[in-house]
Amino acid sequence: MLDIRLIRDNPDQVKQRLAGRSGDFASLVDEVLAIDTQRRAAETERQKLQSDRNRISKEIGIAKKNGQDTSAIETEVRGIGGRIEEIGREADVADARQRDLLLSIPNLPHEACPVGSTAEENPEVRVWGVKPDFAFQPKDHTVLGAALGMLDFEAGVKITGSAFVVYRGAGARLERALISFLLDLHTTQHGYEEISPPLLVKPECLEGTGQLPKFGDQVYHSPEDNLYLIPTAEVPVTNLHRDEIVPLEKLPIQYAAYTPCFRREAGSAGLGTRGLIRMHQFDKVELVKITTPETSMGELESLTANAEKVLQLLGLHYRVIELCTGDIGFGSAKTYDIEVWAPGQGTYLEVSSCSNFGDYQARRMNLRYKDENGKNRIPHTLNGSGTALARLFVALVETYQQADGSILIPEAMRGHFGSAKIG
RNA sequence: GGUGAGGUGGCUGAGUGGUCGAAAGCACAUCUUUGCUAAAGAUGCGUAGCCUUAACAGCUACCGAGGGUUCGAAUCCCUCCCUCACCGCCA
Repeated sequence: MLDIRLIRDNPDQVKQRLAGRSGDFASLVDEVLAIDTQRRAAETERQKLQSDRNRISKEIGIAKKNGQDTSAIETEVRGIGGRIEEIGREADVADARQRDLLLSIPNLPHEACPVGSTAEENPEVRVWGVKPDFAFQPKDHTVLGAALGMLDFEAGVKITGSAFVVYRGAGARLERALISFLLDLHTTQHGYEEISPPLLVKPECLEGTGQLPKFGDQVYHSPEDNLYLIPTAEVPVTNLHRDEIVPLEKLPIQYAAYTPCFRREAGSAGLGTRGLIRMHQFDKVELVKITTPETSMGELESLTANAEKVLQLLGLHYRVIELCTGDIGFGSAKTYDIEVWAPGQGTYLEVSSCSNFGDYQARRMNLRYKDENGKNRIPHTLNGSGTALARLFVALVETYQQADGSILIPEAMRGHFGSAKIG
């Protein structure tokens, strides 16, 4: 969430920065300012009354010790108690309301974030490799997957429902090999610590990373336990340090985590998409960093490069785009998307979204660090997929398909997969 | 799931209704002194909010969480959560 002091001191600047986003947040800013004034007035009044009560109660104690009668003074202070309760309730209501409002205001896009209103205005940052040439008509991964007994969409529907899939045989093995390839790369080459977190989290975790309260309809929820299935490993992993003060020496913190991800995709237009492109459950290796504010933009570049390395090693053609202010995520200040080429689809697929959240998430989850002067400061959090699995699977299978319907396994993966070819 | 014990500042640990935000020790920081792989002493050392500010200071809240009793709660009462131990169940 945004710092209330920033909003209080520079309301116009805040509104202007938010104006680049889709949606109107100026009125929310005004509302927060109004409630902030109310809240502080009530708070000040409450504290003054409490101070009075403390002072008088102390006097009563002393008087009683001296054997004096205190009934008159007790009656007086009883009245103060009533008023404290009344004004205190007002202050608490205003405080809760202010927090709610702050939680529903998105992050300010960074100055460096390109201005634009829709995805069409996202600038292309760089391109790696070229679209592969085929001497035949490349097939779709669903066709290849069915022919080779790797993907069973009917079984997914049978046991759970649409947009769930069963991987089997070489498909299951390839998925598993990809996961360990990604984890090994990031932990041994890029300096990330491997994390295997719980897949169910408390609501405060989702609030910390920004999914709640606004996007509650997108996550699976178990009401009996009040636990949520994670939509991304970003949630449990970033929240490892919720309510903590991290020592400076530990920064930057770098975590890599493989988890399945669960998304309801409520109201999503893409749910009808064929194959693995948009599932309710998919695997992902997520990269998370916690850094000082001074270094976070540099860390975003290295995090993105770490994710790109995956595609380079696998020899998959991709491009990197930067999201404009109108397309950027709720909590993000700056975001790169990595899109891999899928020949069978004839389109680029988003396999990674690398974002710098600035202090937005850290403030929500009360995460701080001690700087060199021993002062508590708010760090920056970043995350990016390194990478999303189902779509990486698609790109790999479609790119390396052969005329006879078999699939070659790229050199870098063979050790993990155990053979050079499927089919 | 059952029974028992317990949750106090970075750590250990006192504190059962009134100058307790909390003794003492450890750790840490600065300074002083003696000196040399250290010792002694002094001072400081939690978090958040409010009010002010050039800065200091001041005030309020926080002793697992939330309620209650009281003029006044770390301390009494209720509910919940968590930790540990043992038992039960179990991949």
